[in-house]
Amino acid sequence: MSTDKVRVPKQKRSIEVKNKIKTAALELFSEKGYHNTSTNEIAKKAGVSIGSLYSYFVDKKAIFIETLHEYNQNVVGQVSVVHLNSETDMPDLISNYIYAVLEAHKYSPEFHREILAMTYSHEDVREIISHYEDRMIAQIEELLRLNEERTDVTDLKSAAYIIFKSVEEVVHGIKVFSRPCNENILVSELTTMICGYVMK
Amino acid sequence: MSTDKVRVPKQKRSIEVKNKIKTAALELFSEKGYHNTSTNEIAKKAGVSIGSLYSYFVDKKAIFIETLHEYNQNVVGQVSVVHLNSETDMPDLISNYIYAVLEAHKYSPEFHREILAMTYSHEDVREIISHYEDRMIAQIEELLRLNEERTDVTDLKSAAYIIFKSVEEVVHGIKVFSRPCNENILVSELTTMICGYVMK
DNA sequence: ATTATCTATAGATCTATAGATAATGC
DNA sequence: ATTATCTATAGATCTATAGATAATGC
Repeated sequence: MSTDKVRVPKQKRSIEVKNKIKTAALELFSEKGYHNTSTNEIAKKAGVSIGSLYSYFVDKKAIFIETLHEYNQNVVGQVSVVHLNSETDMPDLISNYIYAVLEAHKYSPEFHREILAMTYSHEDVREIISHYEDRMIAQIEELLRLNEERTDVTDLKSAAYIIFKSVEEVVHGIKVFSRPCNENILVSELTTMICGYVMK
Repeated sequence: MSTDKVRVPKQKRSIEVKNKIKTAALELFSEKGYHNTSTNEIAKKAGVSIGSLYSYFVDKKAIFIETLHEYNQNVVGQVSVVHLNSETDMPDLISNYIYAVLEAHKYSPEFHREILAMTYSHEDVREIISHYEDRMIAQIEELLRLNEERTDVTDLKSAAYIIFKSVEEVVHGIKVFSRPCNENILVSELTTMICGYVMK
């Protein structure tokens, strides 16, 4: 009889199988995109049967979501602002933050591109991403609050939002699409703009 | 015998048919997304047979591309910076620009969302969008050049790029996803940030 | 005669399941 | 006994074409 539910791998062997599926999926989604990758292809690349694949994931979407969560935790989740010493002066804090975001986009710009595509087309993916964004924005807001006496900004929440979005989009332009541009100049101009905005 | 090429509609009747297809496509792509819309569905919604559809468009992608071009020309193409009187002072120019971008996103936020999704997943769409973006960025650069004696910025191209991207992304946050936020505050903060950056 | 439209369907996917077979570990 | 894996395929799409039929306008 076949199982009618998704299984949680218990033995060492099956845990590896599930991981192989996720690795293969990440590579294929990055290379060909979600919609041009079939579940059979993922199974093949992982060296696993299609039956095994469907015993660990309800459907194709679930594979993407799990892969996304892992990617977020390992890569994007590493970017943090608040751990930076608040003694550091603002320009350094800002430029450190921008470099951290740039760094996070180096691991797999291709998968990042696919995440963005999915963010715009699938509501459930959008919700997951929003959640991560909100956390980042809250951290930036916190940073502004810690430096309240050094800043002019009144609406910290809006300011944090604008800073986050500006950095995000400029970095995407540089890393996700490899625009012909001077990365260093863009980063320094972006830093200038944001510093000018937040500092007295 | 069937035609083995795409036809250009010549009679009034057929021109209308082609337009009906594009209208139906825009609505369905907006509502359900490109990948969840079938060509049969588009034909059905347009009140036209699938055979007619394929006599005016090589494939599904071509329908999207044509719809996109028309949308760009009618909506996004209307946003212009340089026609603004260069006597106007910078803050007004900037805030007018932001409001123009906001206005452009009012027509069909849903189709705009789908364009973004396609931009990230389809290279040919990305090229079309890049072209429009480059024109916008060039206009902003031109605006900065006209006000060169009033600005501190040295690398006008990078500055224009950063300004464009910041505005774009903040507006997307407001219009494309309807984030719970105060539009007016965000716009005014964004204006403040950009003005502070470009002005002495 | 030319242009336009329609119906019916071939052919190529692709997802997800059923059910048989094999490995693991107590 | 339980957990894991495999093969084979049903069933549901969906794109795009062939070829027949109908409308248009000179």
